[in-house]
Amino acid sequence: MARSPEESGLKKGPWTPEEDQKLVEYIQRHGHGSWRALPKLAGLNRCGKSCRLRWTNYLRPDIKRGKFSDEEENTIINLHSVLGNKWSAIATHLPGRTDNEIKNFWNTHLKKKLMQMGIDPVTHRPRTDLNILANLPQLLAAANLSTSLMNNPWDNALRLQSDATQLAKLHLLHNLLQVLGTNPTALPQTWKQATSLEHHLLWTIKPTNLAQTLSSIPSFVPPQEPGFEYQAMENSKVCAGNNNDGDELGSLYAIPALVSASPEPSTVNQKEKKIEPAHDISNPSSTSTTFEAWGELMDDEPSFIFAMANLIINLGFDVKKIMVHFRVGFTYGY
DNA sequence: AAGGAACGCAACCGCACTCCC
DNA sequence: GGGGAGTGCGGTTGCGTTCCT
Repeated sequence: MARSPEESGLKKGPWTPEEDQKLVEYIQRHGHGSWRALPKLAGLNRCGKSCRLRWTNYLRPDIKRGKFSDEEENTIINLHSVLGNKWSAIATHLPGRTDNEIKNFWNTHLKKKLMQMGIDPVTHRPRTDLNILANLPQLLAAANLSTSLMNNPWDNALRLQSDATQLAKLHLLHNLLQVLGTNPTALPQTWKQATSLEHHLLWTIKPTNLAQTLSSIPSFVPPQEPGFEYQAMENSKVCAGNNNDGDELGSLYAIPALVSASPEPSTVNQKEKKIEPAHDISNPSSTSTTFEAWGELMDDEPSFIFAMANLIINLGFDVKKIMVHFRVGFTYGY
């Protein structure tokens, strides 16, 4: 049976500068070769494994140290949603970062951040635990507030604390709607208010940040609850950079448009956003079959991207920027 | 100022995989 | 094909630092 380093009289724990220097000098001269043989040759009282770890996680010359950038952060989140805890695979997309460093960063920062946004860090989908109901009073208060601010959504957006906060609310609301969706007839008024708030939040997020937030959440799922309905639009155009080019690509990916059940903001391409009465929310069975179109899109990432882009165009946002962000999120792993 | 709690990160542990004999 | 050595990887631990009361 193999003896542990301690039993063999080998040193464990933090490395001293002298040990680091010996290891670096040896590898610079001879390469690491066999890690098992290295410590003896380099004059180190460590096991080979410890030397390998110290080199790959700390002493390697190409290691980038310091704070993770926002771009790196988004990349990690996106890759994690696709790859899971495959830290070494994720690390290959982040030059200079080690799997260990990424893993630590995930566990200490990103996990918490996603949870605070109401996103399950494992599934990257909205959390569905019932604890979110604790947020109901705040959400409803915000819903009431929103109805008094509907006249100028862009102005309203600026009044809100931050887009991150909005997104967190949006996710919470998704969760809430999912929970309530198990019995929507029980709280019809609550449902209306919640639906109204969710839609308001969606309308009032600033375009650039919408792109960033959406791209950071590849599994972002548009509302599919009773109270929303999606309809085919007559003039759907999806063309990066030019909303007026009704080209074939755009037609190919034209998608059902989002139609709100709630009162709409009065601006932002109002003519393109059909406002129709809600389904009878007391009757979940009346849910339109057009929901299924979105369901299918969710299984097809490129279609989903275009679907979201179409929605965004109809809101008057800059689809080019948004598509760039989406690509960051969806290119990896496919 | 002091003590405890929380946090962040380097390092370790043990399992799994690949390669070679 | 089987077994051992070497290596890679993800999970966990331990400890120094920072924050909070």
